[in-house]
Amino acid sequence: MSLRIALLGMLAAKGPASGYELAKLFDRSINLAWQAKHSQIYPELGKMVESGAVTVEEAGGGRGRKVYTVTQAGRDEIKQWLTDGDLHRSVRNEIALRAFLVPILPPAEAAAVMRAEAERQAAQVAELTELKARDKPGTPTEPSFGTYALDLGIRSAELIRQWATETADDLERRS
Amino acid sequence: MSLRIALLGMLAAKGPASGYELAKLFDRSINLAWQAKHSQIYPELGKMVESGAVTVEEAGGGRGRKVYTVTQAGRDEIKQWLTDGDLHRSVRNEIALRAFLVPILPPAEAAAVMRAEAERQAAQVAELTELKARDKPGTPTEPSFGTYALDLGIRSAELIRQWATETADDLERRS
DNA sequence: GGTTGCATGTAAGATGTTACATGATTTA
DNA sequence: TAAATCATGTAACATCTTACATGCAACC
Repeated sequence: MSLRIALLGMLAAKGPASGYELAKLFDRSINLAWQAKHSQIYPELGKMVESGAVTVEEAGGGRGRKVYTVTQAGRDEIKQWLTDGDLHRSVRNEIALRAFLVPILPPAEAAAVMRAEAERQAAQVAELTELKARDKPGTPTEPSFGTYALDLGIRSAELIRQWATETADDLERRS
Repeated sequence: MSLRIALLGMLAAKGPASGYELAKLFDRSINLAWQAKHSQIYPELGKMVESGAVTVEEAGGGRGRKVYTVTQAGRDEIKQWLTDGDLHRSVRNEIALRAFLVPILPPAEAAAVMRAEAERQAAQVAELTELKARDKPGTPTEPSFGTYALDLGIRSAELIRQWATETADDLERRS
């Protein structure tokens, strides 16, 4: 379901696009929220055409590209999903899993794991902050697709960095 | 891989347990990090026995329960995974996806979606905070399995609540 | 005797990943 | 002309969810 919504959403926000372009969008902007490979995207677009959420048009370029456009039915689906209070909320987070299991290690080793995590998060914060600066160079107009999500991404990375540092401190105090 | 590690980790931290007990542990403590149904757990435990990461013992109770114990090989696997810098880091987060797509809606509607999200997160913060208070009633001893993860969970929920509120404010200013 | 909780499993289907396969167009 | 990029697809496999299926023990 979510993949379908993600694709529909990108088409609604960015306008008509090919499967190839959508695959690249996943790699770039939306990757903080969702991911998909082209091998999953192409069949999904097929299903969406069948159900009437998008339309296709053949176009030139490459080996014969196909451009997809959202229909009104597709837009309704997005809106429905956005307003539905009851998401899955199933979480599968390897960092949190590590957080869970790390006290199994002797404190000194556990602390080292947390320090390494803090560094990776610091790098992530730097990367996303740069991306944000590059993306909107002083345009106080309307929020572009992805701006709010990017903010959330930066804050989350910063929070994890902070947490990992404090956890490492705590573990070292105990060792 | 992660399911295997999660199971191994729970067995290492909590001691020998049955598949049924592990399934309940997923529902309770570890659910912020990972989830699994019994239908996935039982076969996985079978594979782990085959590969020598755990051992089984038949025991009484219910219809014939089986108790699993981590071996040294299993412990080594956990340690390996914890120290490995290169996790998948693939994220699939429906809240972040919403964050991405919400600017598609007219500002007033988008703001309402964000307010609702903020409320859900506030409830989550309350719930987890209570859980934390209940879990360690003034014991300044060693950090129990899950304490660090619980902290991370509380902070994350609080961050999302804050972000959703600010995003709603911003959207309302624009509408 | 019925419900709830303990306890284990299988099967079908959806979702996601990795690998294989093909071919046109642009650029060095 | 070789490599990179654009472009689409299939197949095999791993992972996860939902539904089906069974049976014992305790309590009411």
